[in-house]
Amino acid sequence: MAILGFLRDFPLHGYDLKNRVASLAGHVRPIADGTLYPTIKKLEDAQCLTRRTAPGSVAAPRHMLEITQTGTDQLRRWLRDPEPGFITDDNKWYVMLAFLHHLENPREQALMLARRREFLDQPAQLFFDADGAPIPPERLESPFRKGLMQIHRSTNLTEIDWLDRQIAELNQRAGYAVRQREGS
Amino acid sequence: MAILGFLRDFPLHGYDLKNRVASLAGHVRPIADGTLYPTIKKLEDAQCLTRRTAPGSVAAPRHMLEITQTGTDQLRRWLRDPEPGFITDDNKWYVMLAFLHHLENPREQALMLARRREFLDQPAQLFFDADGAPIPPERLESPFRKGLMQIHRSTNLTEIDWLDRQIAELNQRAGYAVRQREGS
DNA sequence: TTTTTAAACCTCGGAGTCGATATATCTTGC
DNA sequence: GCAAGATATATCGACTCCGAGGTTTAAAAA
Repeated sequence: MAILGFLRDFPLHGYDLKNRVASLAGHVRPIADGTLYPTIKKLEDAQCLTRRTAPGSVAAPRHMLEITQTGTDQLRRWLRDPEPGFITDDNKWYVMLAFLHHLENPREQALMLARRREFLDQPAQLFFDADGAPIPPERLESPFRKGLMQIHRSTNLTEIDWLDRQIAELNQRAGYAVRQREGS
Repeated sequence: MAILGFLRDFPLHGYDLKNRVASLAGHVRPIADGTLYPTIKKLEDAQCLTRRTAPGSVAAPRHMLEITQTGTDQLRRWLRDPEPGFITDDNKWYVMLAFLHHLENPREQALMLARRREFLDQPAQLFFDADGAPIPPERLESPFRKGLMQIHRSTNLTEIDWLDRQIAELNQRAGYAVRQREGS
């Protein structure tokens, strides 16, 4: 998803892609060569991208990768109907956010933000005692667990705040677009 | 690591462990049976835990798992010298935080928090233009990318604030412990 | 009485990822 | 003139993890 998402902006070669994906995913989590190049080949076989050999600007020749219409469709499908992990896993959700603008309908964009918002709304119960009863932060003995829950709560509120503002704006824009089409 | 960490608190059976790990890791990311049970067996083979069959309280018999001294040592080793991902990947870092209190030396605890703090200090450059130059948030066209960077920045500051306070407290406690031992 | 449901455990195959290794190209320093 | 290092691409085996399926046990529902 990140590969196709970046290629939507402009053509890139593998080495460049590697660095961009690394900077984005999980914030500087490197992606291995053994992962990247087979994936590129898979996307090429699926006709999601085309390859054009160009002289390397500094060294060995590059394979400039360009996204196709099939690839764009695939990307949109992934964005429109993501696996559950893309909503609940922070790292994956960040990837969603990074490319959500490629979903051009503001209503579809708002829908995704709403799904994330709904997920964040559930109260976090991270730790349980021997009987299975959830332990509230103030009854935790470990200061690290206490901090973990505090940070979790605080960062959730920050994101919820942004999500609400963004959803409102998107819905307004969607409503405006509808009114435009209806000529009212 | 999460398995041994939870078993440090009190003995548990696999099914219970599954739910606890799921609640913690990535906040309600379920862990598959096909991952859990082979891992338990691996830890048992490595003598990190022992198994004692007990009648199931509700249904089928349970295998109560208890951590051994070897397991405790292993857990401490993982906490003391974690793979890089445990500092840079939010999900994994949360697992670190959840069990860091099992590292009993406050100086070692502070050291880990300091490593995380150092990582968070690096300015996040998530997106780059065609020339490879980083794009600051205000020049991003996508509101989602802009929001991503804002949220990232804000949540980082929240965590840094907590880290600093916690590190100071731990160092004070460590210093106090030293003074106690030196009898001054 | 039988069926269903839930608790609890386990295995296997496939998919995905990584680390090591290899190769080609160009620039820079010695 | 040559070695070193960065750029750039690729493959292979090992490892991890998941999902699908299957088993046993007991309680609850039919």
